[in-house]
Amino acid sequence: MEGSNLGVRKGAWTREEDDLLRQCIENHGEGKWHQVPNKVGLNRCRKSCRLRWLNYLKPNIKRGDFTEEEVDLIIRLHKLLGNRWSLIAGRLPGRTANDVKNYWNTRLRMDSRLKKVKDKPQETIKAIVIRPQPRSFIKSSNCLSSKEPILDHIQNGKDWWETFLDDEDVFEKATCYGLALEEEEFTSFWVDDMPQSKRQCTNVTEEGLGTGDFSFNVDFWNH
DNA sequence: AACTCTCACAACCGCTGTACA
DNA sequence: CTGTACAGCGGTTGTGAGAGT
Repeated sequence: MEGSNLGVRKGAWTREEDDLLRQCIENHGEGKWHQVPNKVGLNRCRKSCRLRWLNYLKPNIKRGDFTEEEVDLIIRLHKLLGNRWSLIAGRLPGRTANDVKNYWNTRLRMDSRLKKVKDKPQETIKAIVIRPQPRSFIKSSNCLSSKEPILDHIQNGKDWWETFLDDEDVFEKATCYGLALEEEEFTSFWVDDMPQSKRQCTNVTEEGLGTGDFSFNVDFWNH
C-alpha cells in the first residue's frame, strides 16, 4: 500500500540522491516512477522521486523571481481556471505547478492587483473558457473553426501536430482549450496532449466568440 | 548575542482518475 | 463490472534563512 513504505527516507534530498535520480532519468527516461527507486538503489518512494525531478532537477526549470508578465498571466489564468496549478503552469514555460502554487499562496493571495480584478464590475470582464472539445484545423488558411467537419485523419501513426507542422492543407482533429478575456485582448489557445516543447501559442483575433459559434483567425508560431 | 517571528520554498499526504487484468 | 496498481494533482505542513526585537 502506498504511504506505508517503512524505512523509506523522507525530508530534504542530498546531492548524492539527486545525482542518482538524475542518472536514472537520463538512462531510462521519465515515467515508470514506481521502478525508479529500485533501478538506482534510491531509498525514496516513487512520489518523492517524481516530485523531486519535476520540481527541482528537470532541465529548463526557471529559477528566480516571476516577471511582471508571468504574474499577470497567473492572475488572469487563476481567475479563469481556479486552483488548477498544473494547467496554469503549463502556460508558463519553465515554471512548475508547485512554483506557481507557492507563489500564489505566499504572495498573490492578498495582492492588490487581484483585488483590482475582483473589484471590476462583472459586466466589464467576460472570461470565456472553451472547454476541451474536438476542433478541426485548416493550416492553409490559418483558420480554426468548429463549423468545419471533424475528420478522423490520423496519418502514418504520427502525432497529429507532427503532420500539422509538416504538411499543407491538412485537416486534423484535436482536443483543445481556449481562453479569452474580453476587453483586455488577452487570448490564448493550446491543445491538449501536445508536448510542452512543441506547443504552439497563438494570437487569436476572434469574431463571434461565444457558445457554439467560433470563428478564429490564428497566427501560429513554434516555441 | 539570543530569541522570536515571518516568509519562501521544498516536500509530504491524501485523494482522484485511468488503465488494465 | 470490479479490484488493483499506478500517475498525477492540490492542499497542507515542515524547514531554513533572514529580519526584527
